[in-house]
Amino acid sequence: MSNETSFRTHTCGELRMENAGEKVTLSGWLENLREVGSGLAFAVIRDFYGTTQIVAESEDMVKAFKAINRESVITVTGRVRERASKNPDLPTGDIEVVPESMDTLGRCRHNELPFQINRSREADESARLRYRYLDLRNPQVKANIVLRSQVVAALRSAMTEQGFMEITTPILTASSPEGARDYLVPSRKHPGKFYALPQAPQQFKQLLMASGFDKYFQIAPCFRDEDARGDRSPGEFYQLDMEMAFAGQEDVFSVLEKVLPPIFAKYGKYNIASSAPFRRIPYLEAMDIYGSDKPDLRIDLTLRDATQLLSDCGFGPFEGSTVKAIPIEGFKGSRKEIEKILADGEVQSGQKGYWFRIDDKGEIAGGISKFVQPIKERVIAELNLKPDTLVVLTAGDRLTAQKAAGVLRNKFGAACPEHMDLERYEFCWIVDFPMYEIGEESGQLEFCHNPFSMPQGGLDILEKAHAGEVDPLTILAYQYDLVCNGVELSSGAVRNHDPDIMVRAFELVRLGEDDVKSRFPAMYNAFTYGAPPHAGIAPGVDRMVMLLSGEESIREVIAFPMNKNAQDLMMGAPSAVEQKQLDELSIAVTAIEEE
RNA sequence: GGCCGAGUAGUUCAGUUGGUUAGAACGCCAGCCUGUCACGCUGGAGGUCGAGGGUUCGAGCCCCUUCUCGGUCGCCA
Repeated sequence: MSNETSFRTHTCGELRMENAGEKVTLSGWLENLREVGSGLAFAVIRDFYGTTQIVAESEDMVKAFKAINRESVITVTGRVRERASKNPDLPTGDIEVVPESMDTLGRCRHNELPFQINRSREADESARLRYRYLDLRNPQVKANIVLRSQVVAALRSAMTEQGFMEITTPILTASSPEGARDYLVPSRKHPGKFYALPQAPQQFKQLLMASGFDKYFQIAPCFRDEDARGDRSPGEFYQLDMEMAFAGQEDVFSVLEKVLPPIFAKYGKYNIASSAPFRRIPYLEAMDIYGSDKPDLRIDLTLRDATQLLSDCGFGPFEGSTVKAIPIEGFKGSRKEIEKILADGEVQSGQKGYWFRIDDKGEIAGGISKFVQPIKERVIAELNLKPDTLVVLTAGDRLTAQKAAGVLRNKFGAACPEHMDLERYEFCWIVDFPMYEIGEESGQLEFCHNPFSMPQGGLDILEKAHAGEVDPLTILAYQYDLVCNGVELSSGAVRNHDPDIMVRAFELVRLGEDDVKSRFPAMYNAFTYGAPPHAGIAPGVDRMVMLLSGEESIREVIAFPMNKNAQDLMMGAPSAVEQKQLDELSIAVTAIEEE
């Protein structure tokens, strides 16, 4: 057995022709053993940095390698030699190591693994997560975690360069009445009371502003007890959380426009990223033109309003509805392919899509053409349709038609390479979100986003709304989203730092000073002692790495992810605890499901 | 919680109209092979077809229930 200082002289990715003749020691996992004769076998040893071929040339050495299971950790000492047959596909492919000795450092006790390491990405996801430490041995899987580390390091360095200071904020804090479901932690010293894990450091970073810190950031863990999605990890995720004092919307934009494009261009799967300034698209315009508040700008298709044109053309579903049309020039797909995409869209949006086509002679054909035919000239003129164009349509109330069309825009874009410039990162800011909306359940006026955003027009516009001179639904907020390639990376806002404006804003939704005080006591009190105007944003780190790696599932960019049901199959979390622990916490569990 | 899809060997999958002993590839085990590199060749082991119930002479396949996983909608200030 080697002593501690002699585990290796080189890594497994390091040796080249110029090392030929050197005596070296390598340590790593036995990835493969290829026997090509009774006295000749090739072993592949793998560590974090790469793989190197070991050649066993004696019957004893071949036997020694055959005796250990693959994926055992071994150490090999021997001489580097130029290969008789080189492998140009391997960085270490010019050389091999002729072992003089070989020892096992960590024996793999299993000759059958849950899945093959080099094909783990094809394996069942539950098995991958349960044996994540084996899954991560696959260099392709590991690469995403390496990328994540590099991106986080680059973000820290860029933020620091911009004058921001990283400050950590509490993980055990108070439950907040707004937003998502909290993760609660029972207090031992205060029976019946609970800490909550922060959904975001939102209040703390604003309190830092009130404390006189000028530019704050944090790679911040955030906890929300909401159901998962392909692009949303259950339970916990990380944000590049930032806030700046004496700053407004453009100051925040300017920081991220400096920080993000170089990192995306350097670490991304695609090396083209939009440069500053990113496009700013008002929310209402985004919904109108793209049918989404997170438009994928790589797709050049846009929505047209066809309500006037088609709502009374005789086609039932259009009657009395908003009708949105997306013309797609040069679409080559068959009727079957069109209807497949429309069906996919219906699964996602819950709304049917319809279509007709202008053929290359300028005649209307297919789908609902029967209804369009009588007003052909007007349709072609008003939608500005060229020959050889597919038109897909949606209908419903305004928002429904917009959203359904937005889904179809993405699906048809993905299906038409000529309408989607895939290999780039297209950023945009969605700005001017409404401050208020009519809640679907309550039917009453509610905050649209978070209640800490500054209304555009400040106290003045709120007073006018209270006086009935302004419709509250038309009040916009300094509230913005950062979007890249159809992915919402972040929400941010210019904060409302004025307690008076805060109270008036709350009063519009039938709440008052007492509610503000009781819901956000620290922040409200702090602001009464003098707070600077401030603004911030918090781009999601996991989603950023997803975009950069090109992965479809957020679990591919997290070292130890939970499954869709918020379980860590490897650690067995969540788990039952001992009665003694519950007693200490004054918790009575009334129903425990059997394991 | 709703909807959609999946569940068959260690892994990834195939399995016809319901019909003999449920197959393939990879992996594993054994043997052969002196330049392999997804090595090759020969042979072998390996299955409660997610679980429970039903229909049938007969169920991997049809029906019902249920569990698990994934996608999606709700949800995510």
